[in-house]
Amino acid sequence: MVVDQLSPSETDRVFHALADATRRDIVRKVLVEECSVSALARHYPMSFTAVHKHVAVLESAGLVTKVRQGRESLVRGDIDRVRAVHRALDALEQLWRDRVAQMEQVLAEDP
Amino acid sequence: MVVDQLSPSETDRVFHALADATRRDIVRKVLVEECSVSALARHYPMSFTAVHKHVAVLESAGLVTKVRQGRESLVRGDIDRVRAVHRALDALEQLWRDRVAQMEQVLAEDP
DNA sequence: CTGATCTACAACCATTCGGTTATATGTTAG
DNA sequence: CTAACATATAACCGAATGGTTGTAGATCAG
Repeated sequence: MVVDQLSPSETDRVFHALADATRRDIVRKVLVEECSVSALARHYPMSFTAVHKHVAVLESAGLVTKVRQGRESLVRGDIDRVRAVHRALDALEQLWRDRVAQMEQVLAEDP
Repeated sequence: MVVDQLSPSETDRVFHALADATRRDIVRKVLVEECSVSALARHYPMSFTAVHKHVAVLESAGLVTKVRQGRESLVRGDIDRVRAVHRALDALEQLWRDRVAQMEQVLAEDP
């Protein structure tokens, strides 16, 4: 288990990367099966260059990695980054639970 | 339990809203304790207007709600939206688990 | 070898973003 | 009533975003 903590700027990048439907779809695809950039590009109504840029955004967020294989470069999803975002949200939910617990305690103390 | 499914454009907005450290901090604060916009603004090195805009972004993403109380409007975090994002990430992780399960099955079939 | 394919990057463009200042309106305190 | 405070909104600005076209280098197929 990789327990990677995201820095604030990494968190910025990863949420920004996920704030686009095309990029979310790319992540879904490459989590299921690694895929070349041009193979990805065929699925979207935009140029190869646009998809190439989307992959670059995902890569700089750490959500995908690219490995060159011959003339194509294969993109694969990084599940550890997805889990890191997951944990960042867990932290938010924990704040809420702490608050609820505290409110309950105050209510219990003073009837 | 509110099992709210996010539309693609809602998902865009909620991830975009979380892609900024100030906005994430505001969400943390108002999940713990509701807070007026100007009280929030005192915590950040920027104008009231800037913080007001950040709150508007969070509100349009559904991550916070505002309720007017006298001359101030109180901002509170909406934990259900946080949970909805959480579930969106669960869906990504599930793709990964399905893939791993399928790979294991293929390996088991052919020794 | 040659042509097709894939990646990469530069330059450009319209729009959005994240901040500012200024102004108007509503609400409370004294 | 008046002054102080809180919110809201408009106008502006520089930087980043998301797309385009064009060009060039690498690799593979025939």
